[in-house]
Amino acid sequence: MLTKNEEDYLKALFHLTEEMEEDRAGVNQLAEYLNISPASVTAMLKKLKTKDLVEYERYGKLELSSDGKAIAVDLIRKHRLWETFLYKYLNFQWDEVHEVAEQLEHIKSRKLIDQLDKFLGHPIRDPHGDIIPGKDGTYHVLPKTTLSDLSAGDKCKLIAVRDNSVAFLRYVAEIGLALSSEIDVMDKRDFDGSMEIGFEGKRINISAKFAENVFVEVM
Amino acid sequence: MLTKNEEDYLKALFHLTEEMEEDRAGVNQLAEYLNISPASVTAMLKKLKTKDLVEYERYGKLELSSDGKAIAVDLIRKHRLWETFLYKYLNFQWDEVHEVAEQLEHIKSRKLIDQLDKFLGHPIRDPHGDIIPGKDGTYHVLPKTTLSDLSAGDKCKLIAVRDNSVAFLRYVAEIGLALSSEIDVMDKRDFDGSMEIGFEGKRINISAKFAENVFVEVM
DNA sequence: ATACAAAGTTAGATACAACTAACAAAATAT
DNA sequence: ATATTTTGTTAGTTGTATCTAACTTTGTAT
Repeated sequence: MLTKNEEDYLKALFHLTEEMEEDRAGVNQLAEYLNISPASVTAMLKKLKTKDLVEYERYGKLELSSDGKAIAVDLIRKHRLWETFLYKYLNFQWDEVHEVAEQLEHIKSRKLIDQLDKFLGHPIRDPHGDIIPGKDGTYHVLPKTTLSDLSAGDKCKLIAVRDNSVAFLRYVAEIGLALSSEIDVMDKRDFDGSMEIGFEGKRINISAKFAENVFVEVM
Repeated sequence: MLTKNEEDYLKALFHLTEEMEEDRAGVNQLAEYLNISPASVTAMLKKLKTKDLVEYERYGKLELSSDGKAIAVDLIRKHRLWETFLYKYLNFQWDEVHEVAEQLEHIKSRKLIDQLDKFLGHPIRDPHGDIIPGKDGTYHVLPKTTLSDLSAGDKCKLIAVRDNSVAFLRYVAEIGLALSSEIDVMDKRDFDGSMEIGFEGKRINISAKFAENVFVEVM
């Protein structure tokens, strides 16, 4: 049975190898992502290798084994199911679910998560719009279109957010945006990528960085 | 913020000092209860003392401080609320809830437990019949009558069980007993304390040890 | 009242997961 | 193709939680 720690490494590595556009999975990236020194990462990688959870050679590439990948996907499944529970049944806000789900995802009980899934009615997406992996390990990445890919005149619908930090999510909610919001791109400035968007009669300005963290479906 | 470990020590100490009939709270008892060496217990007690969670002097008495007590009661509250959730909403059996609740009780989120309590409708008792401590730290011990206190001819109702181990709970369920079962004491043998009891038309023999682990309300 | 047993403590070792500092390998740039 | 920068590793230390073995204190029994 894996420790919370080992699980966190696998999840981080999955995030860096499978979920990011370009493959930014090196010892340093992992270290930065986990807020840990590169030396500690090297030590843990050796340990995970003996358990056949990562593929790793000294100074070499860094990847999850298929076992490691399966565990990471399962953690993401648990995380997103718990987020859904907190949001739908325990009155948690969008920006509050992540932190608690980080703890709940490490609870060890097959029955618990199967029954939770059933209780929730086998949901497809979590409160941030991300797809919940299936019991069989099926993992779907979201379509990669972000608001920043669009141009003036385009129309779209908010389907998920990339960044799950409290700061970002609170800002999104404060502006008045939520899952399924319909957005018109009114203007886009080439020099800094900032945009003016309209929704529900409002018109606001957003930075390029903000636009890059909002996943949309073009309409 | 306390670690899972520190919390487990506080809960164990609470169990040994507050919940047991006679005060069996020494370093050795704690060690046995937690399945660790007395030496490790001594080390942890020193640490807990610096945090003002226990009252403890070298070779001296062993007690929780009021802070320590409050934390222990809060853990019991969390434990029993989670047990109730698992039992009522996630189709867990009587004997399955304890193990998972042992993990869930360590999740850190005030809001989580308050909302869970609300979701469950502020339950009074958990699936084993134990009283769930209040948000304000109110802790009620169960009335101490056990089946073994009764004599032939007495009638009673099962209100809780003392032992929460899988082995015991499964045995209770197998026999056909459950919370609120009405029991007639048919016979009691003085030489070994074993009893013959009747309920729902059945008649079975139970050992003194079994009888000591069943809390009842005389009717 | 002393000796013995029980209970509790200390000292020293191990495992884990982190750190810093120094070093080595690989990648890049001139 | 060599120097420089970036990336990754090793060695040695720290803190936590555990252990065993040896020792000390307290309690009990004769």
